[in-house]
Amino acid sequence: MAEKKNSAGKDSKPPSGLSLNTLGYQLLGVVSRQARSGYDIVKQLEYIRPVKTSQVYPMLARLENLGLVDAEDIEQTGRPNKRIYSPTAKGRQVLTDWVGTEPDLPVLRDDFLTMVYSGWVREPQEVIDMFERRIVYLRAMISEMESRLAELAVTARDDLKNPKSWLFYRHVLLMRRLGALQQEIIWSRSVIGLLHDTDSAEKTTNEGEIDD
Amino acid sequence: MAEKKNSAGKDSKPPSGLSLNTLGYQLLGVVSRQARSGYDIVKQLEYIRPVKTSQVYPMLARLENLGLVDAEDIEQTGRPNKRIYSPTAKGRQVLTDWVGTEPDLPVLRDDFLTMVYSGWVREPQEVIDMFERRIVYLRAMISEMESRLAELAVTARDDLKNPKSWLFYRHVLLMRRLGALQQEIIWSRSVIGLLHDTDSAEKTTNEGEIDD
DNA sequence: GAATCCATGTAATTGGTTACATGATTCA
DNA sequence: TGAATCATGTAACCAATTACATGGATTC
Repeated sequence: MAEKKNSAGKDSKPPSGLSLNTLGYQLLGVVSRQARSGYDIVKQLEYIRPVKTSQVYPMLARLENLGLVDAEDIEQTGRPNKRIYSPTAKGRQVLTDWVGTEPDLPVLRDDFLTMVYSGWVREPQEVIDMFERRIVYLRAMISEMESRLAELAVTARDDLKNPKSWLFYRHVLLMRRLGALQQEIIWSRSVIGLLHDTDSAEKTTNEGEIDD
Repeated sequence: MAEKKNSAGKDSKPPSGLSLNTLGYQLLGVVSRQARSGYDIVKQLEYIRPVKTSQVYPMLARLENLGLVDAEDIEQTGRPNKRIYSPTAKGRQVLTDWVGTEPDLPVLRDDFLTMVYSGWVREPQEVIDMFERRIVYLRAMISEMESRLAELAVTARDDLKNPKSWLFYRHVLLMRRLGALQQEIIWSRSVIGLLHDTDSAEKTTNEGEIDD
């Protein structure tokens, strides 16, 4: 049947037998930045890779079994005990080996775009409304990114110029998301423009001339 | 436990009992543009929403069961017979009702960004190399988008200004992907710039002065 | 003569979401 | 008084990928 393979046709399988999925490497990345509990990891990933506890806890257990992370049990009174995970030397090595390998093709799942795909079934004015609402959402995301960037700038001023600090990459990734959001607003406005043009053009035609 | 709900907190469930997933609406959208076989649908979606035959055929069967699409069997000699799907009136209505509803939050899965997240475990120069390779990939995608846009411009010149034509939205979506790719190249270059700056700054410090 | 195209499907597995279970503490 | 926070997990389900099965026609 020969369905197309991902990752640009190269076989870029890791040479060692152990092969984590992306979530595994992501979790390894989070606890390598800073030791955290499963609960904290979920909160931490909320913006960059939303993930459910029901997926995180089993994966942390698997990483522990593979000897890639260690867990320290913390007894607490008044609230549940917790397990703080940190990477082992092996875990740090596995992560380092993975970073820089050929990544799979990125996948974007966006219902809004799927709706735009079928936008022609709706009236142009209704699609304009869709895009207007989208811009409201995008603007909200932008101001969120901006406040997170502003916060970074005061709490980590010096680290932002040091690419051996993970804060450097936090900054870099926030910049990327901001840029993507701004780009999407520009695009949305251009689509609204196109829809207005053709809309009024049609109206003028229908009012001023007789065609058909 | 109260995990956060998607789609901005509104309950935007369709009023009718029938509720398709995104793939269902996507397939409905494809066959509404033009009647197609499952095989053709998979080819068609290759760029905008990569999908496997093993997922498409069962979903088409489900849509047929729900009375949202009709299938016409075409006998062929020398190659397998095929089933051409087209939307029913009900299917067209369901699609129209869906377009414009509040979409779920978009999700981007990109291993490259997950690697960048942990870029600090590598040497800055190695990360620069990662980004250089990324730019090569992005440029290839850009020229693909550009040639598809150029093709559209000649084959569908008039439809591109008519928002009641699905070709209008094909054009609009291609523009979006092009913009996103260009934006990502700009970002990549800026990151490379930051990495070079701090790289040489460190080197100068180590060569010219004695610290530590 | 090997790979790709056409064409439709099923089975097994992995990835991810929803729902459930528990329970003290803190905030509106 | 009701909701949210902290905290860890399991069970059931839905979504998606990988692998399997079949086979003539066409292209390299």
